[in-house]
Amino acid sequence: MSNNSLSETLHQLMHTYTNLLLEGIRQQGVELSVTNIRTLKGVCYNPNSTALSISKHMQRDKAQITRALNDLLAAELILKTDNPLDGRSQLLQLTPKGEEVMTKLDAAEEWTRQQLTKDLSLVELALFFRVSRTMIDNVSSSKTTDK
Amino acid sequence: MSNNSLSETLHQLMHTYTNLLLEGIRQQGVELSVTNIRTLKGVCYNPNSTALSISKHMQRDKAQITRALNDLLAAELILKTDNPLDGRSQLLQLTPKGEEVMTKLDAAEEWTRQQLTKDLSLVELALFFRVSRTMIDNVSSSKTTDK
DNA sequence: CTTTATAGTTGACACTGTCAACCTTATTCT
DNA sequence: AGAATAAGGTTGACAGTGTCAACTATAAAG
Repeated sequence: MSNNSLSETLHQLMHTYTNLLLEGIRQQGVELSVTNIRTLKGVCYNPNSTALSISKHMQRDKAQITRALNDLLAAELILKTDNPLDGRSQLLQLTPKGEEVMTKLDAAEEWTRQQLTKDLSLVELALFFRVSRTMIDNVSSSKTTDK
Repeated sequence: MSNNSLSETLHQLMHTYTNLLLEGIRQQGVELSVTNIRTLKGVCYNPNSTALSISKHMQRDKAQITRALNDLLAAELILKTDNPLDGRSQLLQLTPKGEEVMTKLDAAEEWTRQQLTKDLSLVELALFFRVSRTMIDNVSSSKTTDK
């Protein structure tokens, strides 16, 4: 019934994934938007992260990161400390509460992944990742050389 | 540098695809949002389509479709005629201008696909589609049986 | 002929993404 | 050192996306 263009496939996949992930996150009793969650993950997995390093890592607008970090600060999941190496920026780290939430988020993400990939072999999944990465790199590499 | 979770991969892929598609669309001189484009495609490829049939086909909220159709109407890309079989609904079809735009959109989508998949074999792509479809179906099937 | 369901519209709201202006601190150049 | 320029971060504004609930008008079922 539905068509098989790259466009429709990606939209449907994204839609499916996001909604399922949110469902998993709610099941864990966490009330954060997907962007805030991704930002929290960025803080967690990037040692000595700053707003800019997260912005680059996520390839997202600085403004968006600032706002996400404000939400996370308000929820007391992260804290900022002055960067001793640069007075313009602050270093970010998780609070104990933030660590707890991260644990739940990891569980939710894993649950989501299992739902989605339950009929797929490791080989298929690996190829899916490789193809996805190739597509992303096909574009981002030409973008950066344009500069 | 960036992590390889399903979440991040999908977000990046979607982001990359959408921006590239929009670039292609602008190159064709078309000024429509992605949602409006997808809706126009829905009208084009679904014979005797109504707002509801498109809503179901795209798995999108009725409200969103109504608004997209209004934009397309205002741009004179589609027209509505009363449905002789149901006084509550109208049949949708493309105007000649709508057909022209569709041609450009097809070109833009094809251009985008080529950019993204230039280093990939047909076999890899086919598997990518199959895996994507499996993931989508893994969830939508359990959703519909829930009802 | 009343009840109930369906097609479509509208209002409201949250989330996402992007751009430009701006402030503050670093760096570079002379 | 002092001026010019760049970089980190914040804020305001806005377009686009997704979702829900209320509402209308028709249609279908009892």
